[in-house]
Amino acid sequence: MAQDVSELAAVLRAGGHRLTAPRQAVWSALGTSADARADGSHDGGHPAGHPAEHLTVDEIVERTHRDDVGVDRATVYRVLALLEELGLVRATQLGSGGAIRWERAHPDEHFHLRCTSCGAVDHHVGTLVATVREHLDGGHGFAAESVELTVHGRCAACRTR
Amino acid sequence: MAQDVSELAAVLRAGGHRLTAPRQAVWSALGTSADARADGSHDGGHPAGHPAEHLTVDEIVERTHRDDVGVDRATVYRVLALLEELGLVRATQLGSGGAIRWERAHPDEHFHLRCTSCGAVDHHVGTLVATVREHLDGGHGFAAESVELTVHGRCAACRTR
DNA sequence: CTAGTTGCAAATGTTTTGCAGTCTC
DNA sequence: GAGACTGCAAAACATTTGCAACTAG
Repeated sequence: MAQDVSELAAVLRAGGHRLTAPRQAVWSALGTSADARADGSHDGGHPAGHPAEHLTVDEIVERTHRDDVGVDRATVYRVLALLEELGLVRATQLGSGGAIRWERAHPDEHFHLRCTSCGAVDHHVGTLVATVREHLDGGHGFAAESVELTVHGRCAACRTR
Repeated sequence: MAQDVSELAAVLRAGGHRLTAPRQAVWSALGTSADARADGSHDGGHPAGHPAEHLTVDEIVERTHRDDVGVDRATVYRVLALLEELGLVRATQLGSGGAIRWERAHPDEHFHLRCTSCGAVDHHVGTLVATVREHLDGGHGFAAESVELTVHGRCAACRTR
């Protein structure tokens, strides 16, 4: 995880920003998100109720309070806005209600599979995003920076029920 | 537009719900969304500041007040929740702040191109969504119902500036 | 030291809920 | 006529902002 912090530090300084404790704490809270699966897998995913890697601001605040003195909610919002601008985190609205959820923006882009039945959200890293980019490069005058792809449907576990 | 209402009526009754004036009004407010472009086009899009087809709840309320007596905000929320459940509308969070935006769920799926510079959102109907579906049919145990794809980047107009 | 950051608290804005009256079927 | 819907008003949440104190560089 030491490498994580240095990545954060580097990007921050490159943009003329400071590396502070709250920023590290928020970054760290989002840090456990390494359970993305390769594109070919098809196991059922976590037993629906586990870690879950899309945190609300509230959850981030809570996590920072476990390890340290804690970071204020307002600061978390400010930090997230900054990190999003720097491309380090990404906001997703999974489902139409409630709060926005945040995750680290992996350099290797991924997409989400959201089960409309049990609500579980699975990460997948794959060629799809690359395909989308290629597709856009031809014809359109649009320069794609990031691609956000969410597929709604029923997961393997729910289908057999 | 008469056909529109009958589609609404049919789906509502099929689900055991009633066809009411407020529901028609909300549906109608979202109805102008027919400016999706074919996948091969690459014009600059509307001059950034026009109709815009992703309405917030506030905008929907306002529109209903223009034609009729108007629908209450709370009712709009309830109607949208119902229509989403029935698959008639779709919620999108374009950009990480502010209110959720709504649009009719076209049977022929489309995706969004959002310019990070001027904020304009373009609709595109194309093969991308179909491609995604095909991709998922192999291997994964996931049954895709709907695909939500948003591409962030710079539009043609902003690139030349 | 100094400007960028933070925490606290208050202001905004958005979405949800309780209930009595209304209207569809 | 009965139960599903609506409007109104009041919560309940989520997010943003002002400002004085703090701190990384």
